[in-house]
Amino acid sequence: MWSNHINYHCIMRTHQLVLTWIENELSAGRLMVGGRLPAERSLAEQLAVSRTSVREAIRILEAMGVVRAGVGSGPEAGTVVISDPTAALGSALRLHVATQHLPVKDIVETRVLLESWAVSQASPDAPGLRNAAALLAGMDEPGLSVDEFLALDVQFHLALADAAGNAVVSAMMGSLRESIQGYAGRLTANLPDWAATASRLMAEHHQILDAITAHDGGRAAKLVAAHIEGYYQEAGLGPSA
Amino acid sequence: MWSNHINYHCIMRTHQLVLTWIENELSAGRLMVGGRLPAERSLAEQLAVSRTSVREAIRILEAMGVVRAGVGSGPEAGTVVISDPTAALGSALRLHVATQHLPVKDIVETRVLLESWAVSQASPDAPGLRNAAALLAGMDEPGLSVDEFLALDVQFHLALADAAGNAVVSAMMGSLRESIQGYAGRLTANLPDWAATASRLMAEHHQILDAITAHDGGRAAKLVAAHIEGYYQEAGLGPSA
DNA sequence: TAGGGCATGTGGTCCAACCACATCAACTAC
DNA sequence: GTAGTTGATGTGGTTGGACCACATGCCCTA
Repeated sequence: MWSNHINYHCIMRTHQLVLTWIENELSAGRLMVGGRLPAERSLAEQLAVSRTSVREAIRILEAMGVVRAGVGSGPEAGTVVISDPTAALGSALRLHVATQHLPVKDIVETRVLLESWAVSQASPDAPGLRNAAALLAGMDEPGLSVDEFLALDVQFHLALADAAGNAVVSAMMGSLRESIQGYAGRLTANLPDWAATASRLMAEHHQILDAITAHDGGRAAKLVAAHIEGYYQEAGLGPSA
Repeated sequence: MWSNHINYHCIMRTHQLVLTWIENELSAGRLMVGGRLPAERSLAEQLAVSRTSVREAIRILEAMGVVRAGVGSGPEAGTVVISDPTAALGSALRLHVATQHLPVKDIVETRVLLESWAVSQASPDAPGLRNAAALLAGMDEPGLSVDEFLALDVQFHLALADAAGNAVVSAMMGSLRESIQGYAGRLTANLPDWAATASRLMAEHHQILDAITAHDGGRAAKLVAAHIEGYYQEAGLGPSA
């Protein structure tokens, strides 16, 4: 698609020219996270293109989680560079799931693969693990609604993924989660006895954390795989797809 | 009816409205891969928005690999639904590498993880493997230029990833490749003796394929990991990042 | 000095053109 | 009758200009 390399001798659409310019600014370090792009009108004049084309490029970067656009004046305004890879990967995966060219089964399988690897690599003293333990404590609180429990569950698993210290794996895990979030939420309605399921999930969570703390990455990986696959099978993924 | 006004300022920007509409059409099965979106002007009228907003939405979908836009008339023209998850993931990863928030080291590590898993899962009679063998034969041809060799190498590794039959893993592998393609190409210049390296790579390729054919997924995975890590270390990734 | 109100600059949206391109049908020349 | 040309049609691609809502900050007034 957009070649990283020389496009100068190729004809390219105007918004791709803008895109290439911005990407070069990023690569060269002249634009950094937290920095701001020139105003749309100004950038259009600089690159001798229309504001429309600049906007199309910015819209793409926004969808990719590379910039955030804000109206008005002040620190929250303007187009500022951020870095949210999960947003891009998540939207893309969700859209392709919608086209039914990415089976949910493959997404779950990939999630098992990545999360198993993450916990197998996690060091017991990784900074994120303390966070994970705190989340577990929060999930033990009585009187939590299903939605509250699931929200904490998502955060717990993301904390596990972060513990491996690989930003790409963390981003992919987050996007996989996001892409099937609606799907997983619907599955919950299939569960015959939510209280029983929740208590089983919590027991498994503690086992996983214990295995990591005990430096037993292999066991942690197996537990995570069983944990995830068990949930989806109980909720009815298995037979349908 | 409520004025557009209130709607898009309180709920979502207009191009997101278009995006949502299209995503719903996809989920509902009214739009499928190979199908065509209404013409931009027509869609704008349908949704009571400007053509500009429709175009911004289509630009995003195009960047996500969900749609391909073609000018003129005939079968190649118009905006048709495709499914190229690799494009989206690859562009996103590349951009975030440019912001230096995704270390190349993590990308290589993730690639090792995914590709190792893929070959460990690959069945010896997977359809893609015959293709992989043919690519290897092509790479044995004498007189191949470095670039030709590397192009075949990319295809070989992607064929390996496809052999596991997981579309998500295949897409992610392709995108990881794409995101560091420029980087890897530059590394080649660091190699002291290309001919020696190429022959070593080929020997390892054959070993990997043999392990898969022998149903020894575990050995294949180990070989792949060593193959990839060895290349990047020889080319100088290790010390720099 | 404290307050209101306008000047400025941002992104968000829309419109009305025009261009380049590709196909197809009608028309013309042979 | 056939072959070639030519224009009509419809597609996305691009542009400039206009207006809006919003947020800040200065300036002027009470």
